[in-house]
Amino acid sequence: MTFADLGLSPKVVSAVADAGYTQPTPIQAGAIPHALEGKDVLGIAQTGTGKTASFVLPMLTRLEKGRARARMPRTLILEPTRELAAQVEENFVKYGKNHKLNIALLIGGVSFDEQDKKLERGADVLIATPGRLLDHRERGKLLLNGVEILVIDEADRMLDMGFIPDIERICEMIPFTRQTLFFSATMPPEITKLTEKFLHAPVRVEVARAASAATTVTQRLVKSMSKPWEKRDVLRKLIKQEEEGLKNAIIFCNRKVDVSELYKSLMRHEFSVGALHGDMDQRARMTMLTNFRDGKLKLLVASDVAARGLDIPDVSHVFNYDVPIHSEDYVHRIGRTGRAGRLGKSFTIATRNDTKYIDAIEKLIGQSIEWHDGDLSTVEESEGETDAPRRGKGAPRRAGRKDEGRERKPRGARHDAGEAAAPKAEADQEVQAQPAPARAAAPARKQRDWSNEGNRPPRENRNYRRRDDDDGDTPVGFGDDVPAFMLIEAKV
DNA sequence: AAAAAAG
Repeated sequence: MTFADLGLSPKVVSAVADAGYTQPTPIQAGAIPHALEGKDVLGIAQTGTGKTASFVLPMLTRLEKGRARARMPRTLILEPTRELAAQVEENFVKYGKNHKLNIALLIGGVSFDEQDKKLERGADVLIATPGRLLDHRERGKLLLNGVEILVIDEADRMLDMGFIPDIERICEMIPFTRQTLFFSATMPPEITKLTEKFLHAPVRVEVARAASAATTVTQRLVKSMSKPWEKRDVLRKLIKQEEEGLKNAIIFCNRKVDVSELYKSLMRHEFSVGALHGDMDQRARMTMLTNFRDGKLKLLVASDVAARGLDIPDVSHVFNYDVPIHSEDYVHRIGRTGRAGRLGKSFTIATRNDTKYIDAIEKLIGQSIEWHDGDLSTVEESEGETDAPRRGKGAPRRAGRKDEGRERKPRGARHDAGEAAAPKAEADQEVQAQPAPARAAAPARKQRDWSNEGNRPPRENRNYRRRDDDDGDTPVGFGDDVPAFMLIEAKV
């Protein structure tokens, strides 16, 4: 079976060959012929099965006839996260290199101007996250009644993220004469309902999970005491111990603040490290991801934004700095390594507070995970409230952090207070605490935007404990060698 | 209990 056998056009077949692919994957072989015939497709497949190409390739073939009109895109692809949307765009560029297609990427966190221009010029392919798409439509810059092909990707994840009402709205804006290609890794009842409502006589293509993670990924649990600096210490030792086979690694944290804290800590310890979470500005997100993919960063500390779908080939290690609370997330996280039949290693740092989550994970994967170096029974907790609520009576509370009631704030106020501003300010102090060489080599800081710092407590009133007080020996400076990724204005 | 997505 070749790509030409599937009925794809010569232009597409040649681009695929140039990309080095010869054999369609099962999802591609199953979906492409039907997609080319104009049928609705319900694809049940995980990422890493070649799912993206299974809609990109037939779409390219079908787009060869016809032309886009201003503000009326011909096709629309919905993705749950910005990075995934950008990744799909890359696929269209790669496989569409023999076509002259206008591609527009509509995602949040970047300016409207360029997106408006692309819409105005007429987009053959529109790739979007739901929020920004609806925003453009409300501004009258976008008409969806010319859409011939609609792709809904990662539907179950959209469900998790509460996007289903948006998806329904969008589906209702598009003529029912369209073709719909619908992909989901799992089929919970809500998703089934959605397919019944919006797909017409779909061809169902289901492929088994790519070789289950269990067979290609070595999984280990690593005991730790529960204080952050203790966990960081465990992690650093683990990284150093694994150094030999460690080509690159993703380190997952459960929370964004922890991503940012761990990132800064690893920076101070001179690891080659980047960070990725949803509160970072979009440029920093992209840069971090690109640098990690290109091997300029060895470690990437990330929230679950990176757990699914991102195509980062050949990650040698996954570290779970936190045990994921949802056991499915564990499977997604460790699935970032051991891809395409390669071997991967995963280490999950576990504290006494995590036992019930570990039990749930072991139940889900149907096997128990080996301890790397003895189990938790040997762990003594340092004095303090490890099992107590995070902020019990005596527990000192840090000013200006962890603003409770964040959820209740109007959305617009979200970025103003708390997490973005406070850690940044704290980071500044640390930078200043560093010796001259590193600063001398750094470029002048761009003028800082103080407009959203109104809610920040005055500098002199803050009494944070320096995070590093117990963080092991703190290295100093970078010398003259400032890595390229540091030169970006990353608000991590 | 947390993440993501609109500004």
